[in-house]
Amino acid sequence: MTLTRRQQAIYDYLREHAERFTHPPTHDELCRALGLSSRGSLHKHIQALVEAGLVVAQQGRQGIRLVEWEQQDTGIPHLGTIAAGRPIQALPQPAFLPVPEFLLSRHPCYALTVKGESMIEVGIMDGDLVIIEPRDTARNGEIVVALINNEEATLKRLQNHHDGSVSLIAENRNMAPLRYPAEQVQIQGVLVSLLRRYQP
Amino acid sequence: MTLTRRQQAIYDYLREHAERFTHPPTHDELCRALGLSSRGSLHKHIQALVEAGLVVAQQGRQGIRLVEWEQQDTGIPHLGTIAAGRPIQALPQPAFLPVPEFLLSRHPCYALTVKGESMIEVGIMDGDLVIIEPRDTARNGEIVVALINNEEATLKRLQNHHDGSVSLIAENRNMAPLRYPAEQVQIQGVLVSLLRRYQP
DNA sequence: TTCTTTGTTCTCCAATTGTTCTCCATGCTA
DNA sequence: TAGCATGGAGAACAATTGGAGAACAAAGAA
Repeated sequence: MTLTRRQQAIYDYLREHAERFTHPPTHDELCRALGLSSRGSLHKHIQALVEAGLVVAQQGRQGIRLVEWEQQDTGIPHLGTIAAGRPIQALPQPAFLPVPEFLLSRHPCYALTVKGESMIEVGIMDGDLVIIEPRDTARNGEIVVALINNEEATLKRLQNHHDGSVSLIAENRNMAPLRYPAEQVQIQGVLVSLLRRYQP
Repeated sequence: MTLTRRQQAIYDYLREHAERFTHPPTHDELCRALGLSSRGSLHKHIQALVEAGLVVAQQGRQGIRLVEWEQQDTGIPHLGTIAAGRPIQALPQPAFLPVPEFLLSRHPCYALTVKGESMIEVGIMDGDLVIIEPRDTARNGEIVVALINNEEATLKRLQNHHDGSVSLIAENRNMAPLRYPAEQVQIQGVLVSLLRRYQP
C-alpha cells in the first residue's frame, strides 16, 4: 500500500520528532506543524497510517507512536495463536519479540502462541511460544505448522508416506494420528525453538 | 509501557539527582523542582513509575530509589547443567546468553541446562535451558533448584509441609516424591522461564 | 509526650486530547 | 457529465490526564 502525500508528510514528521523527543506529539502539535486547523482531518490520515501498520495508537491521550522498526531488526513478529483444528488466530497488531539469535534459524522466523495440549508429550505446553521458520516442505519427524484443507492450522509431527500421503501426529496419547492425501495438507513452517515464561 | 511526559520528567529528574546526591529527593523537593503544588498529584506519577519497574519505593520516609538495570547488556551467565541427584556441573567457562527481558524476572538470573527426565510431564525436557532466579525461599508449587544435603542439586516442584519438612516432587510418574526435613534442603533458585532449541 | 515532616489516599475539577460526525472543495477518471 | 478519491473545516463528544487540596498515617525530632 502506498501513502498519500499527507500521510507521508505526517509519517516523516513523526520520524523527525521521534529523534528529538521521547514522547510522541499530540494531534494538536501535529496540526500546527502541518498547518492544519482541524484535528478531525488529521485523524483520518492517522487512521490510514495505523491501518498501514506504520504507527500504533496509544491508550488514552498519549498520542501515537511509530512502530519500532529498529526493534524489528533484532526481533521477530508474534503473529498470533495456533490451536489444533482452527485457523491461525492473528493478533490485531503483530507484536515484535526480541529473540536471541541462537534460538532462530538462518531464515526470517515468526512466533506463535500454542493453544491446546496436542503436543504435550514432547514438552510443548498450552501457552508456550513457538518460533517457526516458514517453509513449504519438511522432513520426516520434524514438527511443523500444517494447514489442512486450507482452513485448519495445526502444530504436529510430520510423517511422509511412500504413497505421497502424509500423517500428522499429535504427541498426545489421547489423539490418534491423522492421515491425509498430500494435496490436503500444506506445510507452512517448521518448529525451530520454544520459549516459555513461568508466572512471576 | 511508555511513560507520559510528566513521568518521563520525574524519571529524568531522579537520574540527575542521583548523580549529585546519595539521598533520593523527597516528594516536596520533587514538587518544587517540577512546579507542582500538590504532593498528591506527584504521588500518582511516582506510582506509575513504580509499576513500570523503573523505581522502587523505600520503607519509611526515605524517598524513592532508581532501579539499576546494567546487568542486561551482556546477557545472563550459563552456569552449567543440572541433573537430578548430582551437584550442578559447572561449565569450565560460563557462557553468556543474550536472553530477552520478557523471559527474565526483575532480579539477576542465570541459566542451567537440564539433564534427565524428571520434569518431563510439565514440559521440561532433557537438554532444555532453564532460566533461574536466585532465591532462598519459594512458595508451594513453584519449581525450584534445590540442594539436598549440600551435595545433590535437583530441579523439582516444591511443597512445604506444616511440620517444616519439604517435599520435592518430580513431574514424572516413574519417580516418587521425596520428603526431607527442612534442614536437609536448601532452595537455591526458582524457575522463571525456559528455552528450547530444536535441531536445525 | 507533642510537633513537624514526609508519604499516602482520597475526592473533586478543569483542560486537553482523541474520536466521530457532517459538510464541502478539488482534481482525476470513466 | 457523474463518480470517486483525496484533503480539509468545524462542531460536538467522551475519555483521560494532570492537578489541587484535604485528610490521614507513620516516622523522626524536640
